[in-house]
Amino acid sequence: MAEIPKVYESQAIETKWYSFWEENECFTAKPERVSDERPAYSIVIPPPNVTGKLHMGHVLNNTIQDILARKARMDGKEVLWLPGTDHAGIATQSVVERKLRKEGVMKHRDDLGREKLLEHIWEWKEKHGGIIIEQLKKLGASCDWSRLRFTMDEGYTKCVQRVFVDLYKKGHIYRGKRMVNWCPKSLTALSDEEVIMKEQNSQLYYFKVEVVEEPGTWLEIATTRPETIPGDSGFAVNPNDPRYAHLIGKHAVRPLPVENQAHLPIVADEHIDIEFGTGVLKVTPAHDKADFDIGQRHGLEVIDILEPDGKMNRLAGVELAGMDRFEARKAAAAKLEEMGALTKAEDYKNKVGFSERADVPVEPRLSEQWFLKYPSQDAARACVADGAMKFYPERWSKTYDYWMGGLQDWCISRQLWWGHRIPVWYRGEEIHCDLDAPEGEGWEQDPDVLDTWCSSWLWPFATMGWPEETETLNKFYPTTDLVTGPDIIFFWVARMIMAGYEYKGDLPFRNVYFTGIIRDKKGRKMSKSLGNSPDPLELIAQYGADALRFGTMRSAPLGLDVLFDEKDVELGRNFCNKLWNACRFRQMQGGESEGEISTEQLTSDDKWILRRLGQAIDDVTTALEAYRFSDATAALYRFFWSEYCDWYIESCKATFFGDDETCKANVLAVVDFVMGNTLRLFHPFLPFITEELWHGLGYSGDLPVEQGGKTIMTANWPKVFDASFNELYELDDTVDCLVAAKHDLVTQGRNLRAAYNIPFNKKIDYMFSPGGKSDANEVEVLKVLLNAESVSLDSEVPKGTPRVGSPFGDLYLPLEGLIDFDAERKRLAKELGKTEKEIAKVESKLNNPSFAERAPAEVLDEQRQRLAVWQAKRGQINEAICNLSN
RNA sequence: GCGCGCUUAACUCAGUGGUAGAGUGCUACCUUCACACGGUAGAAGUCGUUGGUUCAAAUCCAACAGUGCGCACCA
Repeated sequence: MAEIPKVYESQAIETKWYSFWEENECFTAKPERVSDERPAYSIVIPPPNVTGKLHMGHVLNNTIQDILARKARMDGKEVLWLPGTDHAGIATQSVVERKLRKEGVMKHRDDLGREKLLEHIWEWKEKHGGIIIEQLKKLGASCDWSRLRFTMDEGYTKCVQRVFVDLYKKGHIYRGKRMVNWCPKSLTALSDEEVIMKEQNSQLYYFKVEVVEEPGTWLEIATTRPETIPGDSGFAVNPNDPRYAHLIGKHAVRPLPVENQAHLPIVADEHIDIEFGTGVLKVTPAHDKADFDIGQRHGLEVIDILEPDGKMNRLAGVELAGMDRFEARKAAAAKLEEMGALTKAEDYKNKVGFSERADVPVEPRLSEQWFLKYPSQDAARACVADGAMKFYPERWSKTYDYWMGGLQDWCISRQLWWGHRIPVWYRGEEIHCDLDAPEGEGWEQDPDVLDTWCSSWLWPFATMGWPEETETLNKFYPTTDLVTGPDIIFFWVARMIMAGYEYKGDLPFRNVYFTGIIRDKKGRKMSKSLGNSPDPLELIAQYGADALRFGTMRSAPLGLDVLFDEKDVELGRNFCNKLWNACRFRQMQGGESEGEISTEQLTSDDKWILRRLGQAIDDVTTALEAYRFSDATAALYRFFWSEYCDWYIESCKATFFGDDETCKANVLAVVDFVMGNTLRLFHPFLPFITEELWHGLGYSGDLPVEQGGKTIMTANWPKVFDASFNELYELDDTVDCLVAAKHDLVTQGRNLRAAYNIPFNKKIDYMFSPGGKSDANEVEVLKVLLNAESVSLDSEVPKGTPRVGSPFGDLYLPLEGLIDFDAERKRLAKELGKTEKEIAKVESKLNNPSFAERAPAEVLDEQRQRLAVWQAKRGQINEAICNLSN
C-alpha cells in the first residue's frame, strides 16, 4: 500500500468504492442463495417522490436502512434492499404544470389536454426522475439497483388495477355522493389524512334573523363564514335549550342574498352546543360536514353556492357571485352591517383544514367520488397489538391502534391526470369494472385517477413481482424491517399492513422503525421557506458521506426528533480523520503482522484493549439489535477514540519505540486484530473509509472471498468473545482493574505536572514505587504516558515531594529542590477537602441504623469499601501534609 | 377536550432505586516523531416544581408548571 496521506480525502475514495461495489454486484440479492444457513433479510425503501431531491430526512432514513442492510450482510444473510420511486400524484403534476405555465406552454391543463400533459410529465420524469437515485448512491446506499421500481411501471400499474377490481368485486370499493375535502387550488378531492388543521386568527360574526311567525322576535347567530349565508337552508338549536324551545318548528328569515330572503325552518338537533356562541347554528348543508348531517336528519335543502375553484356562484346572489370566497366573506359581513343585521364581530381563533399539498383552506364539498372500506382491518390491528409486528419506539403502536379503531372510509379518487386511471368504464347506466376496457362501442373510462397511496400501500409485495408467485416474494416477503417517519403512519404504514394481510395473508414487515423528524439546531422544522435545510450533497462534498452518516446517526436517538447541526457532520469528519490516522500510524510501524498473537507476550495493555474490544463488540451489537443507532455510534466513538487511541496506541509506543522485535511483532498482531475488528464494527456506519482501510492495511489479503477477501462488506460481523477465547488470552476483570489503576495513576501524574505549571512538552523525571509486581515494560509505558524523561524506581524521595497514588503504585514528582511548599500545601488541602466530603457522605449513610438494617448486604459492603478507600486516601494526604511541615 | 412525548452542565443528549455521565462548547497549557480535523489538564449541575413511597429517588407514584406533537372538535 502506498503511503497514506495525512488527511483523509473522502471524494475520490467514495467514488472508487461505490463503483467497485456496483461492478461486483455487491448489492444484488439472489433469492436462490437463501437457505437455512443463509437466512433472508429484506427491506423496501420508502419510495421518495420522483420529483424529489435528497434532503436531510432522506439522509437519516436511508442511512439507517443502509446500516441495517450492511450489518445483515456481515451477519451472513442474503440481503434485499429494494429501491424505487413514487409517482406522487398531486406533487408531481403541480410541479410540471407550474413549469409549463412558466415556459408559456400552457395556461391551464385543459389547453393541452390529458394526453399531451401526461406526455410532458413522463418526459420530465425520464429526465429528472433519476436524480434522487444518484444522490442516494452518493450517500453510500447499498440498494439492489437492478430491482429499481417506480409506482407507475407497467407491471406495478397492473397490480394497482388488479387490486381495485378485486376490492370492487368484494364490495370494498363503492362510488357515492358524499361530503369530501375539496382542494379549490388543486381542484381535486382529498382524503382526510391530506387535510392539515391549522389555527387561524378569524372573526366571529354575530348577526340576527327575525322569526317569521313572531315578528319582532330575533335570533342571534354566530358564524365565522358569513359568505355561506346564501347557502343556509335552516337554523338549528338544541332541543334542551329552554331559550329557544318555543321556536322549534317555526321559521326565520335568511338575510342573504337580499333578492332571495327565504324563510328557513328552525329545527332541533342534539349536535348543537348550548354553550357556544348564542346556541343557534345556521345550517349550511352544502359546505360543512356537520351541517350536511344535520340537513340530512331534517330534510333540509342542499344549496351549493361555490364553484370548484372557491369562487361564489350565482346562487350566492348578485352581490357575491363571482367573488373569491375570502373576498365574499368581507362583502357579506359588510352587507349585513349595512342592513343593520350585524350585531357584533369579535376576534376569534379557530382551526381550519388546509390542503396538505396546495396549502389553501379546503372546502367541504358534496361530490361523487370513489371510496374504499378498508379490508383486513382486524388482522392489521391485531398484529401490532399482539406483538407479531414490533414498532420502535413502541409508543407509536398506541397511535396506530387508536387510528385503526376509528377507521373512516378512504376517498380514493382524485381529479388529476397523473396517476393510475380508475379501471371503470361507463355506458349510460351500465358500469364495467375490470382490468381491460369492455367490448363494444360507447364506453367511457372514468376520468379520475387514484390517490397516490393507493399504489404505495402495495409497495412491499408489488415490487417483488406480485401477483406472480416469484422466487423473490417467496424468499423475501414478509420483509424484515421498515424504516420511515411517524408522519406517514396512517398514510402509508397502516395501509400497507392492511394490504399485506389482504393480498399476501401475512404482515408486510416484522419491525417498523420510526425515525425522528429532522429539525434545525433551534428545533424548527426544516423547510424551504426558512432556508434552514442544508443540502446533503454539499455536506457530502465538504465533509464526506461517512462523516454525514456518522454525524447524523450520532445525534439521532431512538424516539426523539433530530436537531441537526453542521457541527455534527464536522465531528463525523474529524472522527474519520482520526480513524484514518490511527491506521496511518499502524502502517508506519512496519509491514503486515505475521503469525498469531502469543499469549506469553501479551502486556497488560494488550489484554486490556482486547477486553475493551470485546465490550465494544457487545455494546454495538446489542445497540443495533435494539435499533439504538446513537448508542451504537457512542460506543464506537468511546472505544475507538477514548480507549484505543488515547490509551492503547499511546502505551504501544513504549514497545514501538523500543528495540525488542519480538515484542513489537506481537503488539502489531494485537493492533491488527483490534483494527480488523474495529473496521468491521464501523463498516455499516462508515462504509467508504472502512473499505479503503480494510484493503490499505491488507486485512482483505488472506481471507476467503465470502469473509471479506474481496470487500469488507462480506466480512463477518465480529462475535462477542467466548469463554475459550478469554481463557486463551487470559482475559478477565483483574486486567481491567490493573489497567484502570494505571490510567488513574497516569492521570494524577499528569495532573501534578499541570498543578505545577510544567508544560507537557517538557520532559521531566518521575519516581515510581509500584503497588504490586511491575515489570520493565510497565515502567516504560508509564514513561511514555507521562511524557517523562525517566521514571526511576529506587531513588530516595526527598521530603515534601508531591506524590499521587493508586492501587497501581505511588508516583512522585521531584522538583529538584525547588518544591513550592505553599503550592503543594494548597493542592493537598484541596484534595483533603474533597476527600473529607466523600467520607462524610458515606459515614452518614453507614451511621444511619435503618440503612444498616435494611439495605442489602452487597450495598452495605460496597459502602464500607468506599469508606475504606477514602479513608486510606485521607491518611496519605495527611501524611504528605505532615511531611511538608517538618 | 382526549392521547402521546419531553424537561439532567452553556448546548445536544445518556442515565429503571445505591459514588450524577458523554460529546460539543468554555478555560489554561502544548506544534512531542498517527492525527491541531490533534494532545493534556481543568472549571462547570438545587437532575422543571411540590408532595408521596423507600433505609435510600434523576430513577417509582401523584399533582402542578413549562414545552412539543398527534387526534377530535363549537358554528
